[in-house]
Amino acid sequence: MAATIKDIARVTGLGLATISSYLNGGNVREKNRIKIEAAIEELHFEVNELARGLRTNLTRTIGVVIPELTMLFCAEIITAMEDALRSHGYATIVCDCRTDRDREREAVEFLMHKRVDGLINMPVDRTGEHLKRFLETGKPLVLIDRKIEGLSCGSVLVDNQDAAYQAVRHMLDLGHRRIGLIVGPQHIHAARERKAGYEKALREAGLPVSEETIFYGKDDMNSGVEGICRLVRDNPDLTGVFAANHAMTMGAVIGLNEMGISMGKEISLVGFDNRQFARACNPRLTIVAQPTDRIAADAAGMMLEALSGKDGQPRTAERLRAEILPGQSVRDLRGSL
Amino acid sequence: MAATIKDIARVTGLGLATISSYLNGGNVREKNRIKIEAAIEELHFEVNELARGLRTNLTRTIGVVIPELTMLFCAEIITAMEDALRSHGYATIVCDCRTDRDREREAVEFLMHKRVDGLINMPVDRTGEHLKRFLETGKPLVLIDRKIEGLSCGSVLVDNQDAAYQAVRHMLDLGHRRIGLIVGPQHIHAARERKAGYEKALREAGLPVSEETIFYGKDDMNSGVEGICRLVRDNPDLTGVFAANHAMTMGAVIGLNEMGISMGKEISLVGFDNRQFARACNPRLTIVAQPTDRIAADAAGMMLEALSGKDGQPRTAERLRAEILPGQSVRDLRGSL
DNA sequence: ATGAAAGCGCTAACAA
DNA sequence: TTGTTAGCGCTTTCAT
Repeated sequence: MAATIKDIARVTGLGLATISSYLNGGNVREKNRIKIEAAIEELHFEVNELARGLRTNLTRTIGVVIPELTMLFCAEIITAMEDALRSHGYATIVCDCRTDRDREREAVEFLMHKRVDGLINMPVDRTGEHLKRFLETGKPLVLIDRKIEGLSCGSVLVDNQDAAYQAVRHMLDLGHRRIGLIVGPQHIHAARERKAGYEKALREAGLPVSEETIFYGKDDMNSGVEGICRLVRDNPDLTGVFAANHAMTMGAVIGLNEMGISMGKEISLVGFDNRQFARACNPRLTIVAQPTDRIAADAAGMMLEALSGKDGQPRTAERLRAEILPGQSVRDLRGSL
Repeated sequence: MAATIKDIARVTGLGLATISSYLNGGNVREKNRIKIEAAIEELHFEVNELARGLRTNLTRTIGVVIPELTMLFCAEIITAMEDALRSHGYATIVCDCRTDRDREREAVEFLMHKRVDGLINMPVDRTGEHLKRFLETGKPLVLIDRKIEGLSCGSVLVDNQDAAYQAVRHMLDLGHRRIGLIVGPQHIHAARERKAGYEKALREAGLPVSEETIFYGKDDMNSGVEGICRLVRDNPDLTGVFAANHAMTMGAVIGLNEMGISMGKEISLVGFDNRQFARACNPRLTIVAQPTDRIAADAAGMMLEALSGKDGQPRTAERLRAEILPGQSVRDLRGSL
């Protein structure tokens, strides 16, 4: 059905190698170039990437494994990344592993089976066990958002400690002295860093860090609800809370609503990620937002570079800064001193 | 590097065809089956789908083109769909076209170039022009959420008229008589249907339908903000509004917040989609929610069936029902008669 | 710069 | 049931 280079060769009277050479940017005599281009036009020829891939052992396909596509943070990154990769001819196969280690391992295996040329992963399994076999192939790997110690590959991270520091610092600057933290499981690198940022800000302000004002959640919405309820109940003197990821931020907002506590008046809140959600809150939520577009652009760039140059595995470790977006969810306590 | 069926043939002393037959579920003598399985185990053999695809002209890959991955509605569908397809060995290449017709056309062409075995599309271009060339390949096409007249393919839709009807009916039942509508552009089928449902509910209640209480937006958040502001300003007697898609729902909530109008007291609101957002609103937002899991399961099922059976193009047109999830954003006006 | 020919790993006729 | 053989469409030596 579809035309092949054989057809082009037949029509132009040239050899297969010449056509192939033309297709791959080789040197072809002007005369022949024109003939070939005419034939391609006429026959609607398109290279069969499958056949090419069989020879070159390349699929022009990148695998992406993420925890939850329904997390806006992931969706934003995927969108921008897919766009960048596609504009370079690469297809993106996205696998959502539902924050499940077994599913994540399966996804990586599936993608290896599909012979992707490279892998981008926002890892759930902190051991990196699921990536060992992939790394043996020597194909490029880029980690997003979470780093894994001892894995030699590229990575694009956000400075989580600084993000949390900014959030807490914002409340401190507005006069808050008793500030709670809702944070994810401490075996997750990012969650540990965010806690460290919280502690750093408090210590810098000469305030004590107490485990009573810290709630360790599961990075999901229900943890946020539970967290805010517990923190408020157990700490009557609490004036502000920092929720250190988006799902738990939503949970915290819901929890305040359901307890009938007025956000920004009785309890101040700084959330994490998702500008739209922040704007839809009443009053508008103050958040620290991660630079998803930069993350995506850097990860895609790192991958494309590794793919084009033969420098093999990327080693760069980018570290990007989050920014704080003030709303009205933090009360100014400085007047009430 | 990787083992091939030749290696298996060599190790087992069998012919290529026998191995291939085994691999494709053919009949192989018990003895040989065991030998083959041992060899596969020993050599860590995995079929090269690329090579297989070159022969069979099949890639075991499905292309999906959607308007915005960052719309939770899309993300939820993709997640469930990818899961279903992957469990049947199919990879999913998702292309986000940013609600842009040109990008959508490019995406379809890209996927054809990648020789996907089937295409699932939530179309932006209402003419279906971008799908013409794909349909000529005879490969299965399934449309999601929006139908295109005169295109013979499978489709999974939500009963949009009924969804809107339920929403408006809910407010009518609670005593509202002057109800506004924020709806998408009328060249979009779904938006037309939702408007029809709104009108049907009003007429059934013996109420007039006036263009003054209808705002035609662009299906984005800003339209929602603008819509609610305009409706409230132009209709002093308005007591309730139905926002007929999620982005505009968020916009409407934001608009009310920014105007300082209390939702559920001064103005009642029924929104569209996104259970999490609804729960995070203050007070909790009443919404009609689309059955994303069913949509995904049905679309994937339709695709897999078309792919397995040789019945070619699917023709079924599924129509699913949305459900109303009551919150506290609709005031009960029946007492104040 | 170009052509002939081999072969990537697999499937599918056809024979045996 | 199994083996032999011929490609799928392309790239890539190796000659020319």
